[in-house]
Amino acid sequence: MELQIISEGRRGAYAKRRMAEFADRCRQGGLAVTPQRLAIIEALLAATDHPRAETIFAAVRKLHPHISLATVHRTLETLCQIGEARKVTMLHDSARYDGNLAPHHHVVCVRCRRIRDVEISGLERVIDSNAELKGFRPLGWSLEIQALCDSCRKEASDARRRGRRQALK
Amino acid sequence: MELQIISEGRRGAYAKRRMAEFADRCRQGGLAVTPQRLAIIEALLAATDHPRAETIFAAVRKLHPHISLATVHRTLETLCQIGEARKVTMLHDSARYDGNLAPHHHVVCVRCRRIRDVEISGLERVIDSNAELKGFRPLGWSLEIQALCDSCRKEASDARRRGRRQALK
DNA sequence: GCCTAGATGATAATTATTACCATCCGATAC
DNA sequence: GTATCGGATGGTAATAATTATCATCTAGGC
Ligand SMILES: [Mn+2]
Ligand SMILES: [Mn+2]
Ligand SMILES: [Zn+2]
Ligand SMILES: [Zn+2]
Repeated sequence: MELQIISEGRRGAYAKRRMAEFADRCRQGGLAVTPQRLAIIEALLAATDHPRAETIFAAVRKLHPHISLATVHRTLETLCQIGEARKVTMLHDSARYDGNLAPHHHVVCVRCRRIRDVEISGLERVIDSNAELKGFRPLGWSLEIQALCDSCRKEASDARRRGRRQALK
Repeated sequence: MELQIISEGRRGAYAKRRMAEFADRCRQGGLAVTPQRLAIIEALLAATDHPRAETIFAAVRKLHPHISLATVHRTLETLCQIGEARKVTMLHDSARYDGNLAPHHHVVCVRCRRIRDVEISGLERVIDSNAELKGFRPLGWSLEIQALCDSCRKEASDARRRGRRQALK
């Protein structure tokens, strides 16, 4: 198994393609195509550093000095919902502590943030501290598996059912 | 490669062993052994749910009604520093967005939070959506590699050098 | 062009975390 | 055991990130 940092080289072409599709994707998702949304997705696609909302805000502001920080927060969230962006981790709202020092991994429910330990036999070997990661010296690693826990899955499907009934009325 | 949720079964024995070593570990790290620290590490070792500071606070409060939430925050941070606890992810201070929808992984500098994309050929196969994860339905996954970036490594070693010189004066 | 649901900007509110500082107490030396 | 002192704690203020609220605006359908 080989491991390497993805170069920023071909990112321009990718961004261009994504921008071309973006307006349609919005309409498919039932969203209006606003100048703010265009500016925000453009800034996000131009960035390779996994920016925070504040960073996107600063970038977008140069062309749209009237944009509000709240709009940037809202829009980034919306983009994640329609699958045009993602978060690096969904565990960003509060620090979660772990007393288990043994190397292991985690499943995280995307809805209720429940976390359970996961063991993956063999994954320890995938990386070692000598791994080739230009510019970084690895110290540790852990896989985050995004998932839906059973109780959230149940709640979600119940809600969908209620929604449909509501819609039919 | 096999993948499964770690059972909570043997956690009791582990916790007991860690508690036995804890006082010595504190002294080794130059920390006083206070009732608050004992209560907090005990609560953390008893938990299997990767609690937030607030949750530990609630648990500890039952026996130490006078403990302060600030102490819990501080102590959990301290425990991480001496290696008696860890965070599930260190990217919890603000949401980091990613416009790259292709499945990939991340190196994160533990000091400056710089994030770069990483490709690991072959890791896609490790998990698939049918993976056996009792109670969870997997949706996606991504490896977080904790690391120290070159510029932080330089700064850190410079600081260490300055510190030593200072100490010699 | 007109209408309306949804989007935005400005700002207040909320939540998590850290800073501050007076007081306290665990560890060390006597 | 007692004195001493630097680090630890509690209470609270301050900060930072995010979300809520609401009046106003506008994209998209007619
Ligand atoms: Mn864990
Ligand atoms: Mn990425
Ligand atoms: Zn859940
Ligand atoms: Zn760094």
